[in-house]
Amino acid sequence: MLSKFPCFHCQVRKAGICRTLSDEHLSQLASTMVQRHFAAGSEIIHQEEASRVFAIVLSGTIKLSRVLHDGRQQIVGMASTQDTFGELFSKVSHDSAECVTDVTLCCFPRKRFEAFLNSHPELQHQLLLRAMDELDQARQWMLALGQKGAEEKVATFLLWLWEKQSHPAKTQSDPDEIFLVECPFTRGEIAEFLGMTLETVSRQFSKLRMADVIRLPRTKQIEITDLHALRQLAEQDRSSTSSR
Amino acid sequence: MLSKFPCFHCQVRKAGICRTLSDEHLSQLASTMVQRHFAAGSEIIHQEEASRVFAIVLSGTIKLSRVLHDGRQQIVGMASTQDTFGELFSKVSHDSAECVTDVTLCCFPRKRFEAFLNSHPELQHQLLLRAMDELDQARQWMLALGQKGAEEKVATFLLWLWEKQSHPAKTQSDPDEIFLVECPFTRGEIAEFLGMTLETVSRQFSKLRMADVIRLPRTKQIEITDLHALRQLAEQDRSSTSSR
DNA sequence: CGTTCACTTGATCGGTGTCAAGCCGGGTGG
DNA sequence: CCACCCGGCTTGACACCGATCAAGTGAACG
Repeated sequence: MLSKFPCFHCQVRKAGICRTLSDEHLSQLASTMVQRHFAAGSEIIHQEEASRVFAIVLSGTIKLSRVLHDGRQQIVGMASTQDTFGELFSKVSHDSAECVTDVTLCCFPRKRFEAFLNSHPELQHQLLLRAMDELDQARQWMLALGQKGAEEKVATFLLWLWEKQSHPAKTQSDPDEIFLVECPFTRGEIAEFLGMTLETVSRQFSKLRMADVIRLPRTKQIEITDLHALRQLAEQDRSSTSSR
Repeated sequence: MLSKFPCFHCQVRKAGICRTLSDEHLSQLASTMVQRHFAAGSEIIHQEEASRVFAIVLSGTIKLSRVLHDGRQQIVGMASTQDTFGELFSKVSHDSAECVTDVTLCCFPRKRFEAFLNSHPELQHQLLLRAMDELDQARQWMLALGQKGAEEKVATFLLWLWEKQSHPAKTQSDPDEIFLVECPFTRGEIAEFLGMTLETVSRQFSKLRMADVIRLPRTKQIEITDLHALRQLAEQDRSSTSSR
């Protein structure tokens, strides 16, 4: 019976790349699937290591990063629920992947998944859209890394977190509304994300808190109390005589 | 006769995404194609503008960039011969595109191209590989933008230029070989590329020249006289007591 | 109740940005 | 052919942002 196949009750199926597949095709793909769990802090794969699996994230958050010989590290991507993980058509992984929280993955042998892809162009189309979207995000991030100052970077990061969580349709909202954002990252991780040090990140958080733009009710949680101000801070105008 | 269709003598056809198509399919696609020329310095499309064409670059170099309200600008990508240009499946362009040199494009109406894509999965596969490759490059670039210092960035940029030009099979070569690299970019553009100012770029060029790592025979040309040193400079070790 | 790890805050230093001259080379017109 | 001009480049002086080094604080957990 189809009702027994593992994806049947899966939440991700509503929105992940698998949503385009019929029950029949999906159960066919699922026959090679294995669920795996990883603890927070564990490394799933290391830069340059052979890439043998492709996976869909069922829960948790993964950070993708690249390191220099001396240990300097840059986070270059994130994957959380519904996102995919792993590089197709590549013998080795270009990034290291580490779990920010506990993570559950829905893993497929890479070769098998690639073969399946060849016979399912609509799935390949989904992957193309996703790759283009990730490219867009990466480029937006480059703009921040290359051009923005510390305050702007942190404000941009908070907005990015907020946009990732506040599900769509939040385009126009009450100016004084307060938004609670979950932030599973440490200051150090935010720093690696933004190309700065954890001390500078911390200072910027303090500054935002004192300016009543955000509150920090507890670690891992951030309240945005003045979204409008945050948006301005994320892209300050440095052309004319600056305001301070 | 097929011999009359415009791609017949096209050099790009050997390596561009169109190489996977048969003469027949290609001539079918080519029926909607228009060649267009752009002068150096001209803007092909502006950030947020409706994206109506998809194109293959026949000759020249294009820079893709994103700007902040106050004019700060970050180059986020490049396209030269054989690369594609334009965003598919997106109403607007996320980047601005400006010609670094004179450029010739092979343009297709975007919608038409997308439709053609649906019936040609192998072409879509080429685009997926290309998107993943661009994502990889963007992330490598993020590592440089976020973590590297001025000297490392410039060295990295020169290596990147060199790799893009020195056609493959140059893996192992004479340690004292001298490489001539064409650089169509101004100091200002290199700066926008690397997230720094043109003055700092210039200073680093001077430093490399005085260290006999490069020579600058004329504008737009760079000679790499010590590839090994350049590679070391591109990824210095800052962990232990630094060497200077 | 104590240990530990993440975070905060302070003081100092250095790398880059900024502002400001000068230089060089290519193109134009006398 | 030379003089001039202009844009891109180089070089210098200085200021400032953010990295670094160093305590100190707070909260989660055994």
